[in-house]
Amino acid sequence: MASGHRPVDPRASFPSLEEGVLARWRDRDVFEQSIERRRGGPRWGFFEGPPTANGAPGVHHVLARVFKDIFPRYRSMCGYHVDRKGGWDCHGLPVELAVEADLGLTSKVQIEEYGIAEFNARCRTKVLSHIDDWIKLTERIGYWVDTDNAYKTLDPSYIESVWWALKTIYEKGLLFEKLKVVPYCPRCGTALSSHELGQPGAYQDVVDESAFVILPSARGKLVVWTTTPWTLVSNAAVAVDPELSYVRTSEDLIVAEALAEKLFGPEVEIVERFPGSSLVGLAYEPPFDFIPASAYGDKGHTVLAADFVTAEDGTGLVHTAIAFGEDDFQLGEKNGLAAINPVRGDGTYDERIGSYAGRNVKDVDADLIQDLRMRGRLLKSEPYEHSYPHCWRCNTALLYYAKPSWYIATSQIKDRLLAANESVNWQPPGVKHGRFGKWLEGNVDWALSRERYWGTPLPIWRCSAGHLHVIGSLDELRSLAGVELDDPHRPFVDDVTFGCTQEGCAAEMQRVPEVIDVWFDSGSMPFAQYGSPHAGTEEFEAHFPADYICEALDQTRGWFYSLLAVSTLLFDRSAYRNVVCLGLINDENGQKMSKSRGNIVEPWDVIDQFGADALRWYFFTSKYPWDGYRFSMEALGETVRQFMQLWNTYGFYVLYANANGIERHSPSLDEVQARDDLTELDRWVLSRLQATVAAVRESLDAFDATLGGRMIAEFVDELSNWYVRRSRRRFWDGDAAAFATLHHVLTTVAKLQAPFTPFIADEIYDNLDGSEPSVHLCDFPVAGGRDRELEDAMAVARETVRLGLAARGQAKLKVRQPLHAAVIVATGTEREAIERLAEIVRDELNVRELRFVSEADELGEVEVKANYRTLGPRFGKQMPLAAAATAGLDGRHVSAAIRDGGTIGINVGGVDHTLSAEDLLISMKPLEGYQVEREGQHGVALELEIDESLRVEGWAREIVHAVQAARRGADFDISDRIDLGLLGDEKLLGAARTHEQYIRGETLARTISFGVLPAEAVESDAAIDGLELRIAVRRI
RNA sequence: GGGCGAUUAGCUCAGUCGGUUAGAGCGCUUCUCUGAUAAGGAAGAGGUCCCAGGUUCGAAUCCUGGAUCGCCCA
Repeated sequence: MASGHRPVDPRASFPSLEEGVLARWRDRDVFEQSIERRRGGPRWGFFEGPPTANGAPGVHHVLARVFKDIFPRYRSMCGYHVDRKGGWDCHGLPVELAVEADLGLTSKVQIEEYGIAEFNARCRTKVLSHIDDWIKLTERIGYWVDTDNAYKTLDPSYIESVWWALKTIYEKGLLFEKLKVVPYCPRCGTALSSHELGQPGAYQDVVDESAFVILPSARGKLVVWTTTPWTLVSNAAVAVDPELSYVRTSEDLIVAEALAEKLFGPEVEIVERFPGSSLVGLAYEPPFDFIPASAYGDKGHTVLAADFVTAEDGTGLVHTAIAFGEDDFQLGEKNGLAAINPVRGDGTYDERIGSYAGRNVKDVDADLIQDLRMRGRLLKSEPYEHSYPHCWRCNTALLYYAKPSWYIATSQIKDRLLAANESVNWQPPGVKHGRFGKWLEGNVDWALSRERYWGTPLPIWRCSAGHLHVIGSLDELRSLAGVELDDPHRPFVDDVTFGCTQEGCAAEMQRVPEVIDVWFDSGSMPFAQYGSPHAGTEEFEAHFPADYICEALDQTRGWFYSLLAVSTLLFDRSAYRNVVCLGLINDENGQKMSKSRGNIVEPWDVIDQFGADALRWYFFTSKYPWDGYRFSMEALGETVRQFMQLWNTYGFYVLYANANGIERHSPSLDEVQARDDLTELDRWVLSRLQATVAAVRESLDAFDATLGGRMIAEFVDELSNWYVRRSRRRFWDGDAAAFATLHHVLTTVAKLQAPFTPFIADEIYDNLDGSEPSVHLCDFPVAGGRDRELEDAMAVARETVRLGLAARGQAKLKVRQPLHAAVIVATGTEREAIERLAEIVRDELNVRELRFVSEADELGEVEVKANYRTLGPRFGKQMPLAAAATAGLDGRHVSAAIRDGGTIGINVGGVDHTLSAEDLLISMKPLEGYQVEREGQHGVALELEIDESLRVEGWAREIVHAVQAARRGADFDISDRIDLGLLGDEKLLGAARTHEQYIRGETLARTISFGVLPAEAVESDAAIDGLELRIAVRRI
């Protein structure tokens, strides 16, 4: 037993089995070994996109993490050296918000009163508050990643690398400050990030008073429309679409032609019609004269051409206030207009707005409209309902507002970004030139700075004269300021000052207050994770660029972009070669999982019930991951059933291998193939295995886990439901070739399965072979030669069996009842195939003989149909006529003519056409009164006559069946020998006498007594064809 | 408001270049097989291929418009 296999529990609990495997991995250092042993092999690089550990991991994190696991695991088995350094994203607004909530703070002022040092200290704790959960789950789902040496974006060495990157970008002239229009909360005194705008409740439907304003000009009165009257005080220009047609009405009002009727009614009188381009350059009188045209520049208070103007709503002429809208701002930049912002940080007008100064801009809308009306400058005003963003914290309506911000000029390297993207293999491929490519095409400069606290401080120092110095390392800061910073975060770094580095400038340099966008942190991870270039540069260079990264699809504008942008800025190449995008996980109704819906599935619940492998297998094989999932516990249940097939096949092998003293060492393919006692079935399953190995390799090489997994599942089904089922007797009999074959096949399947379901694969491997400490230290199987002819032959045989069983079903004849013959339509290679495998076909169909006919028409009538695929293009509109003419042909005649290599003539619309074999589809027609099952040109007919000999043999098989049931009922072991007694109908006893040898062999009966039942036996009753039988079995 | 994706049997999904009667698995009904199996085999029920137009001899497939859901952006 020492060399045998551990018994396999057919109802094993996978979760507890997995815990056992995890313990074994720990004991045997398997993860470390899987890297160590491949040292010196070719490198295969993987980058971990850092998750934030300030919340508990959800099932969507499991999705990402198992996909991050499978390909590195596979590559390791293929001999690559695959380091997997973990990482944590530590900075950013979500952490700050969580801490604010904990502390009950609601504004930046309060944070500063509370103290930045203490606030950031709390962020530091908070951001890693769930790191233990993460590490535990990561290990439990079998994601092999080095969390002991994980990088953290808050580490000084990491921040230093980021500083280096920014200094490098600055030295390339790509880092600068400019105004940017941001959504701004005047109450909180801060801009909101897009993330905050995405908070639930941010966008609300509100009703604002909209105004149609008259702006007199030399060409007539321009009419503009606005839903934010408070911006009219800083109107700088009017935008038109130069391509659009505009009109002047009898009232001298100028609007877009398409909107004239909507605005003025159907009886509007048009006196002039002209393109928008003819208005460009026209000067007009502004709605208010607080700010003179000259203040904006040469083009102040003139009409400008713009591409964002539409004739959908409004007037087709757009009021433009440079500082208060993204479109406005860009138009102003293009035309050299100054972004004058007369609104203070608290949301009130400054002194430039005369009598309105000091008042909150949103409160002034009505007064401004009244002002215009009094001066005859208002055409009309009306309520307008629209979706408008609000501060998610205090519910104040946000203002779009120009503020200074630091940028990276990524738009200047757009061509390089696009070139870098060309080198990337995307999965699914459409993302490359779709979502991601288009995003790159429309690249705008990277808004880098954030007016926040918990982040990598922007390493820019500035003096009162405006000179800049960008710090690239802590050493540099020390040498300039003489200060040793243990923690480069705010507020400590804020206090560091030094004399201006500009020659001749005596002013002191102070750091600008902003921190940087966390996405720049994560985009810097290729070098920052090793602290390069200040340390670990060799490591960085060895791993760059990554061969593989994987994240959810929402990272196209997140990490996928930041990685590409940072590496292109610094190294002019992509940081990754292959990328797999993952979709979202919805609940069973296709609804997004959310706390408020209460439909969140907790990963631990799934793992405790079904196991990590089940969850992994579900993610890999149920769908293509980028299509998203409809996740439910029920769906997992189905997945487990697939597992059972492999597990039971494995259990079957172990049961009989142990009964036959098979040793644990699994034979290699060469060893198995060298045997001279292999059957056709053995050779078939080995050939199918090679096909599967090749297909799985091909799929995994192409980052397609879904297809690879499905190929394995398909093979396991063939293995269980054909190879094993057809071979059971050989295993009972201890057939060495069968054991060697199945032993090898199962061990190989375990290796194939290893990257997908690492636990069950390792359990199977360990018990079947175990010559390595783990399946994950084995080499991934390499496909050997296939026997295509045999595979094809088996496919034909199985098809024949399928048709034969269908015929039996139609005839309502049990398979246990032997029949004389099956008549099979087959010729050429098909016939040879069936003859080669006749034993199997005969046994499956339980017939004594196979007979062949060459043509379908020998079994019944045939029907001829047109092949639309070939004839469609030829006949075009006449196709229906051609199809009718073809259907009218005599099947028997046509099939005979085609068989002799001839052609068929038809007449369509008075013209003769010649049809060849490929133009015709010949199939068999159902025939009354025969048991023929056909499909296309194949068919199997059964000879239904049952004579005495067949009847008796059928009874004998029924008796065996009944005795087996009795054995099971008596709870005997499969190898127990018995004494058997039969009592009952003489006809059945006669059949049993005739086939006594057979019955004894099948039921392991030492003796059979007829008419007398042995003493101390377990008795049971059976009915066969309505005849009674009493069975007694006694274990010897 | 713009862009992208999805919509096929009760459920999960295939469906190639436009081609005959749209498939598979699960579930359901009936039958069958069974010294591994929660398994296997056969038959059956189950479809407005989201809707409406269009192109075509022929559309689940191509085009246009719309609906619903989701994602990204504004």
